[in-house]
Order: sequence, then C-alpha cells, then structure tokens
Amino acid sequence: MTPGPSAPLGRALRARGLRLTPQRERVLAVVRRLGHATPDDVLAALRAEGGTPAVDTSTVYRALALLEELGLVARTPLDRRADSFHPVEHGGHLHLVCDGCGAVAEAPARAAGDLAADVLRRTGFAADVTHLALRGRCAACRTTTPEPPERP
Amino acid sequence: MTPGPSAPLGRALRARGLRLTPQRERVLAVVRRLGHATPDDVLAALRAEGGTPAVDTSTVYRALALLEELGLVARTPLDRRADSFHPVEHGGHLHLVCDGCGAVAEAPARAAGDLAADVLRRTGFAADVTHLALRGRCAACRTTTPEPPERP
DNA sequence: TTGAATGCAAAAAATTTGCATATTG
DNA sequence: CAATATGCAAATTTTTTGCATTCAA
Repeated sequence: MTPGPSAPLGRALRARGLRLTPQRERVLAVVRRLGHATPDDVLAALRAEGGTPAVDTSTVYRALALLEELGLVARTPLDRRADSFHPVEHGGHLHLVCDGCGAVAEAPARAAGDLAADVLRRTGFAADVTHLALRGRCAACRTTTPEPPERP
Repeated sequence: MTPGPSAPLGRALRARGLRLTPQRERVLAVVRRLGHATPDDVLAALRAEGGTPAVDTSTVYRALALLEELGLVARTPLDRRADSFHPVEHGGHLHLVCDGCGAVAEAPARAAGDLAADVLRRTGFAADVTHLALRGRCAACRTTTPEPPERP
C-alpha cells in the first residue's frame, strides 16, 4: 500500500476520533507547498489551483487551528497583519523576516537552542524556539539602505 | 526648568515639525506605566484614569504608530490577537510569554545578543533582538501541567 | 447510522480612513 | 495664521460563530 504524504494526518486524526477530510488534506498540502502561509494565502492558493472540493474561509481557519493542535503545523506571526502557519517537519528553524523587503528566510536554529537553554537555566521558563521569528534587515537591504527600519 | 518625562517626546516631535499634544503624552505615559499594552489596553487605562482630554480609539492607534516611528516604543506580538507596545528605555529585554497562564515576564537579553551575532555571521541578516518575544511555559505552569502546550 | 465537518451567512474584533473641527507652534 | 492633530463615524480587514446540511467511518 502507499501511505501517501497525509499518513501522519490520518493517524493523528483517528487517534482522536476525528475525521480525515479532503479539505483538511488540501489545507495541509498547501501549507507544505508554500512553506509558510497566512490563512488568506492558503485560501488564495486553494482557489488558484481550483480542485475539489472548494474550501471555505471558515474551514481554512478551522483546519489550520486543528493542524496546529495536532502538532503538524506551527503558527508564527511573520506578517504584522496575520499569523503564518508552516509545516512542522521543518523542525528547528528560525524565520528571518526582513523589515526592508518583507522577505522571509530560514536559518538553522542552532544558536536559538543556546538562547532557550540560557533562559531556562536563569528563569525556569521553557521557551519554544523551534519556530522563532526574528525581525531585522537582510543582507541585501542593509547594503542598499543602511538606515534603521523606518518607512517614509 | 523641569524637563519632565516627556522631554524626549517633545524633542523627537519638534525635530520633525510635528506637535506635542496632551493625547500623545498620555498614550506614552500609559505605555510606560503598564510596561506593555495593546491598543485596547491603552484605551482602557486612559478611560479608567479619566483625565483630560479623553482620547479616541483612532488617536491611540495613530499615537502608538507615531511613537514607534520615533523609536520611543516598540511593537511586539505578545498577544495572539493584538500587537503590544512597550517603552524602549527598557532596551534589551526578552519577553517571555507563557502559553499556559498568559503571563508575560521579562528577562535580560544577554543570550539573545549571541543569537543575533550568530545569525548575522552566518546569514548576513541583522536581527533586532532587543525586544524579542519567546513563547513557552513558565516555571509554575510546567510543574502543574507538564504536558506540552495544548488546550482542551 | 450518527456524530463530526463543511458551507454559508451573519457577527465580532481589530485596525484604518475621510473629513470637519479644534489646536499647536 | 497655517498646518497639524483630533474626534467621530463609517469602512476595512481579519477571525469567529451558529446552524442546517453533508459526509466520513
């Protein structure tokens, strides 16, 4: 048999007595394909690719919230307006959000682990830095516009 | 003369040909007093303390955006719903947001500096970690509910 | 069959905007 | 006095919710 890419989704759902629907599969597939996406991004992608069944806004929100609970996607505020969701397989990633051009890059989380360890040791707070987002300026924007983040 | 706590505000505004209004002073004062606050928190605090002049919702939003541009307050998504603003004097702080109880603690940013340095060295991305927010579970919540962040 | 999930439409939140009026410098 | 800022109301944008119907198991 061919388990397919949604096998873990089916498993997680069944374990809770929930159901594997095509909508949920499609939402997860899109998040995986896009790497990171807001609910609106997901909706747009689904509409763009057509396909069946069409997925309603509310279903996207509910699906994303569920996928988060199941631990299959993580939520991070990359965009100032809306939260972004991204697949969890990509574990231990840092999201670098450029305030200059808006680009979102990823970087290995090594150093973040040290940060979390340090915080834990000193405060007892167990921080989840596996999908941390850092804001700043990317290399390109720094060379073209050395000034600090400010918009005209 | 007595410069007062708003001296830097007045200076920053004048430097740009903008005006020092009592509303802007009140908004800044509240953010300083609360430590960190959403626009709604600010509004509520202003209403609670009465005072004159009353400040309108839109004015609070505009004032916060301006104060951010002036570099007097920083914006960080502490709450999932709305952005929080906090005074910048408190430079180099880490915000520890507990997913269990919602409490927001602060911690020195030392280790964050290392993280930023590491990211910069390896990717050329200049991250601003002076007001970084980390999500996780505080010491108290970890002892009472050892499970990973999940809500029933 | 039957409880869970979806779609649809309406409601809530949160934030932004236009414009007449009030204020600051 | 002139340009900026405010208040107010309306419009946007983003997310949530109620409920009848459909569907997965």
